[in-house]
Amino acid sequence: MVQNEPRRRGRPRSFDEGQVLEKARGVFWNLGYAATSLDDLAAATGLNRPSLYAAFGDKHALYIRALKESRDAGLAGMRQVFGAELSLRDALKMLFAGAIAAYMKGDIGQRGCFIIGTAVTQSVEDAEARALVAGFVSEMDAIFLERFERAQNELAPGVAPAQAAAMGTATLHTLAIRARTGDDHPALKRVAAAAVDIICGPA
Amino acid sequence: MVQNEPRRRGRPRSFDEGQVLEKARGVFWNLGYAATSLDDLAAATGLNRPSLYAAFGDKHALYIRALKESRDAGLAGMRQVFGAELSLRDALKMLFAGAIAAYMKGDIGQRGCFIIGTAVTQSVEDAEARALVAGFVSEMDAIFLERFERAQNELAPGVAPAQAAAMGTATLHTLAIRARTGDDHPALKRVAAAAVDIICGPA
DNA sequence: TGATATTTGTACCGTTTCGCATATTATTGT
DNA sequence: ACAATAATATGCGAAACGGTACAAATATCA
Repeated sequence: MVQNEPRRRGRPRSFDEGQVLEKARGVFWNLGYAATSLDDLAAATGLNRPSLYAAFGDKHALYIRALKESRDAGLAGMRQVFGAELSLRDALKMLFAGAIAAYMKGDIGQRGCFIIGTAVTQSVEDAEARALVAGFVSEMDAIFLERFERAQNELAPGVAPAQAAAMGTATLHTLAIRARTGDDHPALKRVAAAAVDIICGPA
Repeated sequence: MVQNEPRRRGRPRSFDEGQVLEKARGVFWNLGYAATSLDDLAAATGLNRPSLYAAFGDKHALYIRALKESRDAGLAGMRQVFGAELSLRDALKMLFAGAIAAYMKGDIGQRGCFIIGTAVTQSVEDAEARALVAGFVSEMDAIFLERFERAQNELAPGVAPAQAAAMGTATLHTLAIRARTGDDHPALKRVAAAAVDIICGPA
């Protein structure tokens, strides 16, 4: 049910905010924050700079908003996979396969995870980006931990849930890096399979 | 023994190339490639732009050269630790402790790994940076693999060398990310300890 | 001492950057 | 129809950008 807002007063917008945000994110995703100019964003979205400003504030606010959307989508995807009735092994396989699929997409070429691939670089000087990445990572840890605690009997012998959670997050990190730097699909699948086998024990 | 080059013809340089490279790398490390300006580099090194240009070529060449130096140093460090006569568990502990120490250093604040923290972002548009990171990662894989094959009996039961190598590299990646985004020393040590226990079995 | 070679410092070029001021267009309310 | 409101389009301006030309400085070679 879409909220049918009583039409606003002046000239109506000629764009959809969500679509613009997605296109802007695509540019940031390819180039990183610093290398992206407002002209790049205007060209990609079809908006001119004043419209971008009016809708989102400045370049930095737009970037942070795109990051937040990616964070929410990523964490929601994790929670969905771990909420399904699957064996731990199958859940991990599905989670990593989904991550790989997302990391391999891209108009220009494969580009990994938007957050890991661009916001980590920003994190030394940009406190807002740093806090966002840190929160993203610790949420990932928490989601893995909760799932592993729920299925301790499916963990490889001698593997504690907290240890497995650290490796789960580490696997997503290395996949994000490897996808952005050119690893092909089979190579990424091998990494994911190694993680699954180490966490759950040999198949 | 320093090669005592027969004095070159013209006016002698007023700087040491290695020191300049190190200071330039420090700027790139904090800001990333795109956000670093030639003025930043000139200010940090004490050289003016024409001297930088004459000595290293353009900004990109200087960045790539700094990356290569970090890559060589990092891989050499790994080979050194794995060349020492240590148990696998102790070698891994030492390796991760050394990585954490390097990742926590920084004039401004902790900033992770120079290569992972800055060149991954560049990797979509910059083929040279991408190839360098990819080579760095696959060398890490190979070094881990060689060490694990050499000590299969020290691996946790059911863990294959190739799987352990993927997790070793993944651990360095997640440590690099977490250090750059603010994790404190104890948190990083917990991640490293989890990796060691999973690879070698519980202590 | 004078010619040659190399580095350094200043100053500049053309472009791109972000951000905004202003005018125009499109819609609603009366 | 006309005022009020909001979004769009044009284009400006000051600063920063990467990169270089050129002259001054400092060394060696003959």
